Amino acid sequence: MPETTPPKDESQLIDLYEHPGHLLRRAQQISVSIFHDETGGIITPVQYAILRMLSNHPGIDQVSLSGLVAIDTSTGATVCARLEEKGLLVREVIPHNRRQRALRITQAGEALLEELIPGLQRLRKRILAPLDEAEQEQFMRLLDKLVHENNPQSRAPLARLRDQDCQED
Amino acid sequence: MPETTPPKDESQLIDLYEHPGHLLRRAQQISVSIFHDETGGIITPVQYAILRMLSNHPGIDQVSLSGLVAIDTSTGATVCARLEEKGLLVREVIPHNRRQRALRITQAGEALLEELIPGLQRLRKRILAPLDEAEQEQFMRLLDKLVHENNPQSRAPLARLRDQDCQED
DNA sequence: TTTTAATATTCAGTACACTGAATGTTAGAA
DNA sequence: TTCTAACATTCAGTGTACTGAATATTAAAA
Repeated sequence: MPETTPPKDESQLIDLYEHPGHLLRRAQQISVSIFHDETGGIITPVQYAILRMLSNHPGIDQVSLSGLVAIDTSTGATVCARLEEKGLLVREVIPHNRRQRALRITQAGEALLEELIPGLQRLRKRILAPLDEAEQEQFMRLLDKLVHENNPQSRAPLARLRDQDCQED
Repeated sequence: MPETTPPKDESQLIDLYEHPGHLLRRAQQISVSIFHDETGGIITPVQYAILRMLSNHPGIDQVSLSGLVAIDTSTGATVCARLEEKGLLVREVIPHNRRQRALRITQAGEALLEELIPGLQRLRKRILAPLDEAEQEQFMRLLDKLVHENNPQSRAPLARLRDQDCQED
């Protein structure tokens, strides 16, 4: 029996362009680039994620918020510090637990989220534009499945809220 | 006529977890994490990409190589500098064109690429593990399509080689 | 109560990833 | 030939994203 196809496991590794990781890096790179294009560079994707999530969970602490956005707590702290500098959120120490800092989005922050909506709709369309409607749905479904089931694999996994933190979503 | 479903364009933007960009960031984050787990932290994903591509294009210059990996030239330069420090590649000025630096992978670099193969095979399997075989193929196909057709959208797009640089792939 | 463990935040260090500008080099136009 | 435009590389600056450690605070165990 003649082997017509080359051994697949190896060919997939020699060509960089067939590595899932490489394609995911490129896709993210493209997504960030379009984000900046559509939002005019006022804010970054991660800053937006923090702000959007904070808007739904007022009074949350930095660790819980970082968990919801799925970034490291040290990264989350620096992102929040920048957003505070821009006047988009405030951080205040909680009196009865001075370890934590309660975060609240400001009016300027809420206004910015509103402003960004049209640009983010265009962003979504531009990213997915190469795919037809059925493919778009399928892609998002598979990507979501991949991320959710691999969640514990990353060092900063998505961490849902515990009971005492806020109202549950 | 009652509107049973909420307006989709808006609900997709309020929930962060339905943003394609957010999912792509998470997917990349997971991919990088598994990469480090499987390679023991000797090398980073981008360093691997540079080295792998260099192995196929000996004597290439930094700008062309950065283009093939689709990263910014300034980023490419720092990555190459680190790889040179580790003894995985060498950079030498081309006599008849002193602007460029010809890059060459070292024996240690080639040996490392060989070493990494089993880990990278496991990496590929682990990333795609949540999907069944048909879904894996579909996901890779859609991701590839998305990246290729959006290529010019990013600031550091994939740049294929020009004639004089090397032998064409 | 004192000690210990857990927790929230911050800091130092490394590495991508980009922007915009500077430097040096080469090739083409005036 | 001189000037200019294109080019390769590097540098300064900002921002994610992680690791590992330090600090401060709280809760639990001895």
